[in-house]
Amino acid sequence: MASAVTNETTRTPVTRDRALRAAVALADAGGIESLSMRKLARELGIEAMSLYYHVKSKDEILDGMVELVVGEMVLARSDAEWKTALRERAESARTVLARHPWAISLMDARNTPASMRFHDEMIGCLVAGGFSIPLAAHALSLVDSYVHGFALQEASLPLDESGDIAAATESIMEKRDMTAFPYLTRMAVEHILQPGYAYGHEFEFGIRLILDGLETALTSVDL
Amino acid sequence: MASAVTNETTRTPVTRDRALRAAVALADAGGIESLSMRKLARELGIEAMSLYYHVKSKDEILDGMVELVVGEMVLARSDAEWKTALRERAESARTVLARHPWAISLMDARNTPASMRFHDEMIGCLVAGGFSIPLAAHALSLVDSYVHGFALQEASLPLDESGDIAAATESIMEKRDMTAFPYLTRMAVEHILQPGYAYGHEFEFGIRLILDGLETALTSVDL
DNA sequence: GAGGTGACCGTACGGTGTAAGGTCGTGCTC
DNA sequence: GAGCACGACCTTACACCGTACGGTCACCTC
Repeated sequence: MASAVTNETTRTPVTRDRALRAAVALADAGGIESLSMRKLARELGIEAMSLYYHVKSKDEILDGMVELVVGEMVLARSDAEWKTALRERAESARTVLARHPWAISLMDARNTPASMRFHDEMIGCLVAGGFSIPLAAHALSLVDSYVHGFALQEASLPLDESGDIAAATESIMEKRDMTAFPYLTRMAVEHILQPGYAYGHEFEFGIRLILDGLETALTSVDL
Repeated sequence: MASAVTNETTRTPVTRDRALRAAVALADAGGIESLSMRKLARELGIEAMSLYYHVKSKDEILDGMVELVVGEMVLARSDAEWKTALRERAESARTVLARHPWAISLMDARNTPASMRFHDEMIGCLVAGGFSIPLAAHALSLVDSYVHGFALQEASLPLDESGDIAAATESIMEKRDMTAFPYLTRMAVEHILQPGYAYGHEFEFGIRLILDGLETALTSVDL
């Protein structure tokens, strides 16, 4: 479905939902700082001020965008084992946040209904799995911190347009004097620049370590 | 000296460093979005455009601010045990980022000399402790993701001015219909609203779990 | 027709980063 | 002392931002 303008007669009417989706698309394409009311309006074929008919403020748009993004994440299935559920949830969150990097800082700063549901469901699953409330709080804080932090790092990787980390890493290393950083150099050469390397692999390692650690904490002592 | 006109108060001359420190102070006080060239200039007693004598662009200011913030963090002591060094580094980073919450997203997106030093030193310490390069990469990614993610969550806690999490939590719960989120409610009542609760405690749990997990990974198998 | 309403638009204000060029005291050279 | 370079700062201007306030106009119901 092409967007933009069209003929004088027809224009699919703007709705709040359509505006929010367009906003997400704009932010995906150009980063959150490139999302302005005027650009969003242009995308929808209307004028800037007309957006305020559908929405109270830009802030409300940001809230709605977070809501959409959180909605893309799978909820923890409370019928599954806690470890499976937690892993699925974490991986889903990471994938979604990689798609919408601008949402990472936003979603922590705003708790919308969807994100509260997202948390509530997870706690339920943990409690069903034998977690005490304090241990569930620890687990939630730990996993979410890791996932969001990882997404943040992943989002700001030195990628060129092709998504190739190797080329971008090399170009950075050429620009700076690397002799001052021997270990970073080693890590780049021996690890990152190796064929088949992908930063995503680090996530697998981290989330497994965390889940195993939580299992130990669960089975050993009751906190 | 310089009698005549203007103010009797002689203005200490602006330097790049003084400008950067003022910028950090402004961001600390009002968040990064409240930092503008004009406000910064006013703070320094000059006009906006005069800043461009000391600095090439606002972006360069942001870089310099990150540099200052990273400079506040303690480096990993390479003479210490890796676990101690890693813990100290993580705790220091968390403390500093709590002081400068606006820096969290910035520092991931910009790698300045100071942040590269910060990483290089840590890798050196890990390697000295017996880590392979790939395992060191895993460890670094894991710990930094956790620390930054935690800082992000901590920064957007619902605190009122007094820093009291209980009052703020209660006010949120009053505003929404909490019957839809039974587990969140339980967690609030049984955990967060308990006397003596502080979100910082969650960090202790997480970082220990991670460090213990890394130790296991180090001693068990060579990755 | 009258009136209401839903969807949209025009104008304006105070804010933003910064390009381009101007000013003015100080210190150096001759 | 005259001339001048230069460091530090300023003025103006532009394009963009969010949004307060009010206007327009097709359509529906009575």
